[in-house]
Amino acid sequence: MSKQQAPLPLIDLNADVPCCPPLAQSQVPAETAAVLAPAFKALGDPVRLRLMSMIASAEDGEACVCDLTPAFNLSGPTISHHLKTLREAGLVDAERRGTWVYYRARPQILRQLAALLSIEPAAAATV
Amino acid sequence: MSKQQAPLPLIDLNADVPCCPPLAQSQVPAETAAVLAPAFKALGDPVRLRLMSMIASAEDGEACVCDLTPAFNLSGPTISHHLKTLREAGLVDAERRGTWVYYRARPQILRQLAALLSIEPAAAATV
DNA sequence: TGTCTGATTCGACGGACGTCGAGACAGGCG
DNA sequence: CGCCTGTCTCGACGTCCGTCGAATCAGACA
Repeated sequence: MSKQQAPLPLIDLNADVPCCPPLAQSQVPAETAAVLAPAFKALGDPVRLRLMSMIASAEDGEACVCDLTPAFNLSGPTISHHLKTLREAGLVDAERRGTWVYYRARPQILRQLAALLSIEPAAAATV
Repeated sequence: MSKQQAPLPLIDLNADVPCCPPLAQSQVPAETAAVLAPAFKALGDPVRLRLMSMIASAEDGEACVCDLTPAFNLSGPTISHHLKTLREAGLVDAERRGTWVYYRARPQILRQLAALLSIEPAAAATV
């Protein structure tokens, strides 16, 4: 049941997901886990984590594939595949402008993931 | 190079990892990505995400395997396997007391992951 | 229209992952 | 000591993932 055989063509994290109470505060419901786990999974690869960072920290908030690809010792199709994974996880958006394709981070889901992992200092003090 | 063929028996996230500047603020270095990606990967499974939440939100800060297992329609060995994955990712600690084994969350790495995903409100306003 | 460049899709291969049953290990209790 | 319960390890199986080369699609430009 842990294998995501669900199609989930495009996750709409902004729609119906409650998601927000921190993971350490209340138990994450199975449905929420099923929706958010793919996002963490998408970040669970070093290449995608760097791609996500390069996109999110880009100057104008967007990065061209032509700038992302040469940063790795990987083929173009492989980078394209990782970008598709990030896109299907709802972490980035793609837009074609003329010859080039630009990727842009979606801050909302990033905030949701960060909120899920957040720990109030009081809980940490108990250690 | 994205395939984690590294053994990484036990990640020591608290030791030499800089890790802290948000992902959207400066590019995550390859070395940092290689160390942190497995932690996200460990959270990238619905079962492990729920296990992590059940452990982190437990009453006394710890949860017994005997309480975790019946919450899923999965065999004992499978739950044990997922707990081992969380342990090797540095997300939880295990301790045997008598007959039962108790798992405890490690707040430090959770804070590091949350910090990496954090977005200052200013950046979000640019959308 | 033809051609060139940038990006994606397709098909394939090897390795990793999630799951299980069977067996082994650890500790408590008659 | 022997048995029982709880947990982990070990193989095994089917599926998914990361990677590549080849082919395809999308625009720009002459």
